[in-house]
Amino acid sequence: MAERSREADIEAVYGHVADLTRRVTARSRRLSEPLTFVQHSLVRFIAATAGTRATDIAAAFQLNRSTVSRQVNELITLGLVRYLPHDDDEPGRGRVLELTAHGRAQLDRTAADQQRILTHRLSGWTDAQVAALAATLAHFNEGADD
Amino acid sequence: MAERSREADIEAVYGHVADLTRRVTARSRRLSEPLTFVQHSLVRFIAATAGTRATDIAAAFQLNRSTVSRQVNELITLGLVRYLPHDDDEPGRGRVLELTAHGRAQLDRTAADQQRILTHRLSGWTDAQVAALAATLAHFNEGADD
DNA sequence: GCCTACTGTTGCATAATGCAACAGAATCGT
DNA sequence: ACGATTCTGTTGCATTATGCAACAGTAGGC
Repeated sequence: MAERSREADIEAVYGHVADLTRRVTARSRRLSEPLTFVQHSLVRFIAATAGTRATDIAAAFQLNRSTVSRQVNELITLGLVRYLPHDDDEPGRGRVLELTAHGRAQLDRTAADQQRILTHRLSGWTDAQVAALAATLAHFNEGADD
Repeated sequence: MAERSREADIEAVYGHVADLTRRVTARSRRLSEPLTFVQHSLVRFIAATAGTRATDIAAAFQLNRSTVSRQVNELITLGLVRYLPHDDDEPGRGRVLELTAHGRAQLDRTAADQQRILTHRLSGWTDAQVAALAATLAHFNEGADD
């Protein structure tokens, strides 16, 4: 009995995750100001992870290096990120990326927009429910390297 | 204090949702057998919603009618769905879609694959945790028409 | 110093999507 | 009953995001 309930829950989880993915993807197509979903993701990752190289992003996002190469160069063209000058003392290959001041400003603006939208979406939720949502999603995302 | 914790939780929710969306999207590019993510979504919706027309799918998925038109026609070409014969007694415009037996079989197969993958992913979770995940995602998806 | 491996780039390609215009048909108003 | 309106689905043209394969440059290992 409990086992069948678990199966039903897992099936429901899949459906909800698919619906959520589709909705977020659809919304990201409509709302691409000031950063698109992809741009925001990269900029956020670079901001949060010191010493990021393009190949690190590719690994983290499960994207091809060519995809990230193009996306990073677009961010550079937009003035949002830059390659750090190569530090000869630094071991390893690859060039380290960092946000520019402009990139930081755009990230803050997009993040503020997203925060406002989500705050409104969750306005009927209690603090405990929001905390539970955050914790459950964090747990679900843990170690999720397919 | 509690208010600031709520803000931090909301910010975390956004990050987790973005990570989840990206990972599901990346995985859907890798795993497109027997149905792609898009195909699976449409077939699942048609199976679950009697009387579905292409325009209903467009509304539910927040896609352009042209996109759904092409996708539906591809499913028809693959023998997964078909238009019902037009019922003259039926009011309203548009043509109703239904799954073929082949479509039902492919849906069942993809659903079984997804169920197995997700069951494995959640193997370390208790029944209560899985139920909470399903309930929390359902709650989050409710009324989420951006 | 040469070979290997890593990183990033580029040409060519696919998938998914949207806009605008169009065509056909159902619905509505007179 | 007929014309106008509206809805639905299609199609041409386009963009965005992505991957594969091959390549070039360079760091690291032996």
